[in-house]
Amino acid sequence: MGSRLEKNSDAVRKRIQGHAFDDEEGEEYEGSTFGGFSDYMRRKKLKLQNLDADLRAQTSQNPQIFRGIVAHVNGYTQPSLADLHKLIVSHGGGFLQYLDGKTAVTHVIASQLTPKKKVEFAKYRIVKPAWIVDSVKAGKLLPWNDYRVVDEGVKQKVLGFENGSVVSQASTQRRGYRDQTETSWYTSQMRHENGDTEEPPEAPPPFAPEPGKPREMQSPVIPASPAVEADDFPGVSSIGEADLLAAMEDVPDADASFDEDDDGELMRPPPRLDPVPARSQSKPVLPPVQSADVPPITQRRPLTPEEYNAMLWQDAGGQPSAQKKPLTAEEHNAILLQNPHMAKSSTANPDFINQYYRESRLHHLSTWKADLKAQLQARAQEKSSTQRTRSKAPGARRYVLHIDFDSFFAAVSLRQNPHLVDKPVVIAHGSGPGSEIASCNYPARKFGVKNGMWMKTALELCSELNVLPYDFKAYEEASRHFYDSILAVEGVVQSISIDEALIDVSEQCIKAGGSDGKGISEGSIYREQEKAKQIASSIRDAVRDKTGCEVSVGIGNNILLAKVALRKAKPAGQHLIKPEEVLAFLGELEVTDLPGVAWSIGKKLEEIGVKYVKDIRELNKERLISALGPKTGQKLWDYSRGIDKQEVGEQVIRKSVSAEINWGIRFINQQQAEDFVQCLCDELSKRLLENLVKGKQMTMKIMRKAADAGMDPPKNLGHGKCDTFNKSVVLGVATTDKAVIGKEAISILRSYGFSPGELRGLGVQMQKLEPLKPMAASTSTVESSQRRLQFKKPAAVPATTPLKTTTETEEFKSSHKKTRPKLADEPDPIEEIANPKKERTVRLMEGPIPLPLETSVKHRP
DNA sequence: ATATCAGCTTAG
DNA sequence: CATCGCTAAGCTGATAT
Ligand SMILES: Nc1ccn([C@H]2C[C@H](O)[C@@H](COP(=O)(O)OP(=O)(O)OP(=O)(O)O)O2)c(=O)n1
Repeated sequence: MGSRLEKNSDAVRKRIQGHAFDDEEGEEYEGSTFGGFSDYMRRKKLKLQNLDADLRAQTSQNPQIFRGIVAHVNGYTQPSLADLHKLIVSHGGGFLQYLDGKTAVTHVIASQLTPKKKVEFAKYRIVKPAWIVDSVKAGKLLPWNDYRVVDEGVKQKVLGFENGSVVSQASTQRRGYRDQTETSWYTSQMRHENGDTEEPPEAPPPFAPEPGKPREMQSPVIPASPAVEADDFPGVSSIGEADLLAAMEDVPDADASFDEDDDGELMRPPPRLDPVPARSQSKPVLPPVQSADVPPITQRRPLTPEEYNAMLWQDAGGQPSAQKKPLTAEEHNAILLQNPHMAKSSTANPDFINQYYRESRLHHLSTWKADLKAQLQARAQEKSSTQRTRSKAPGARRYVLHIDFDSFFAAVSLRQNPHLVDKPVVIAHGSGPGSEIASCNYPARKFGVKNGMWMKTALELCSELNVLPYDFKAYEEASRHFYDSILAVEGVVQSISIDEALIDVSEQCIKAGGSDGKGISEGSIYREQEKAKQIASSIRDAVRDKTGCEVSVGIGNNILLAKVALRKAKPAGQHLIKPEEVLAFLGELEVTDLPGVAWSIGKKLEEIGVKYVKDIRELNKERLISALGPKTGQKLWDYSRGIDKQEVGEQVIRKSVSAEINWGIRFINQQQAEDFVQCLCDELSKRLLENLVKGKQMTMKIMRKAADAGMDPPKNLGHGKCDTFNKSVVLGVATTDKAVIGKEAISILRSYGFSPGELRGLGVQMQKLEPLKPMAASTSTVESSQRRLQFKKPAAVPATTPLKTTTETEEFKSSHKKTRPKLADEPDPIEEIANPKKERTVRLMEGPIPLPLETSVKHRP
């Protein structure tokens, strides 16, 4: 497991140390919070690497078993610090003389640690010197787990240094709060994270640890899946009075006055230390039935909304008080959801999933992308099977166009609001501080507003921002015209997203150049470039005509160059990078301008002195690889030189299907959480069927509120700072069965034993996909009319098969669920699935022979 | 060496 | 008035075989 938003941990740590941090929890995924991680750290690391460089160079014949490891030695050791240092560096490792509490060090080496040191080093892997010695002897890196000094602490789990037993984790945590006395939260938290707490005697692990072996290396004990029956899942119900009262049973006489404000969160007792007895949801063992968790419902008069609000207010604004009982996470949620508006936008609403997916821009983006990809790939398949295989001259010049709408959502919405075109405009759901800006126009960008930014930040940059709502249908329509225009051009097309595509027009261009596309004839190259520009220009005109929106086009000799050229082309322009300009153009870009490089890789590069693309060229490949890994290192080495071998339109088969929701997750009991997981599994099952695949492996994804995060994150109903837990299980046989998937998913969820009120995000994913098997005959042919994103058939490619007519004027289906695209060259029946009920279109995974399929879309009540 | 798993990062 | 923080893929590192 790891900590999502781990960058925020840094922020929190700094705040603890008294540094000023003005950003509320650093919740925004990208942005200013991440800039100044540590000059200090960077310098130190660089210094270390320089000092050790010589030794490393002299001993490069040694097996580099410690590559990637940065060690620090604490206290007296045998062998000595100097010897360990030499051993480590001469075998490829890094060494840090001083520890500053940051993350560069991967391992601390110590023979033993004082309790104080254990606290200080809680977040490191602490290993005995023998690990180094034995590993060198063995000539390979031995598992550090076998040389732990601190035996399996919670904190080490929190940092994700293991993949061990979830049961032990839950147990240890229970130990944490059961052990809680009246001491301050901070003290207990340190102890909690110290990792030297013992196993709770009252909750022994359900297995006997192997002697001498760290427990985390053993198999996790997960309750057998059959423990959950399909019948166990009644539909999600909205919170009833009974639920609320049950969840609130302990509340009324408690003043519930802990400070859970975000600013005061450090003073807040973490919920997991909460002494309220009714917490059997936290038990890792089944069955966590609601009735066992909560006291019987009393006759108490229901609280008025005012009273609830008052309680909530106190909850958020009161002072910490050790004598007062804090609200449990479930109680907090129960109060929160008493507000009907909140309830409607959260898991308390039975229609939440549908409603959420209807409104989520990111869901739409992902769905659109998958649809487009499938359609274009099917189209390519069809083309290649009906046409002579295009003989691509290897080594010939390529001309790639990267075409993209300018501020897509904003541009489309602005057509209805022409009076705002010169004013700063953003697309968002609302004007609240946590509302995310999907797209902003160029006037808004002048203020520094960016896509993905939160409203709060944007308003600070530009107070007179105009907020327009989404219009997903209009985006689909504009996109259809966009793809119609592009597909009318002769070339290989690849979809990047709803508003963005690549087209390889090498063939046309080289033909226009009048050479074989290899020789360096200036005249030919000039004509090729002119041809590319002319194609770009005509595409821009066509899209503008049809949509009233501007697209820009980047042109280059490969995908990378087309992409970076696009940035220069915007807005409303086009730009071609000539071969002789490539190195200069790329060199002046910052590394984060390269595709695939954002804050994380950017930071790693900054640490080794790289800010601009040209700086990458100063490093040898080895250095890049050691800093970034083999693939990434190689890729950046290539990119910095303008090399990108990837072809437009490479066929990629889908490897996973998933459904997740990480917003609006607020449960007040375990049953609700499990019902919701089942709903997600229903959704997943439906998506599997639509894609004509079944899956053999299921992964459950869980986000749980981080211990140091407040109950109410800055973003309304957002997930806030969370820890993430993903666990997969391989099924005996590939399936699409929602009951099977649900059973496994719920089993995993239960095995973690999380308090349902602290869950903030849930998702299910299927992998190891297999195509649903074709079987007997069936009728196909209805589905293409249901496609939402549909463009014209390729005019240049006469279909050899009786395909349904698909026109670009197709009506959108506004039905509850999107339907699937398909392009088939032959109807082919497929295996039937459980509970057929409703017609649905589907797409085949590999050899695309998509067909309509009877599937169930029944939803839980 | 290779496979598997979990976690993280990236893009739109 | 809040708010709709998805999803697929690629990569890394740890560990198992
Ligand atoms: N964090 C983001 C990024 C993008 N989008 C949506 C809205 C955008 O309009 C659309 C296309 O994304 P682009 O990256 O192409 O951005 P724009 O088209 O808005 O602007 P640009 O002119 O930079 O392409 O995807 C989003 O919802 N959230």
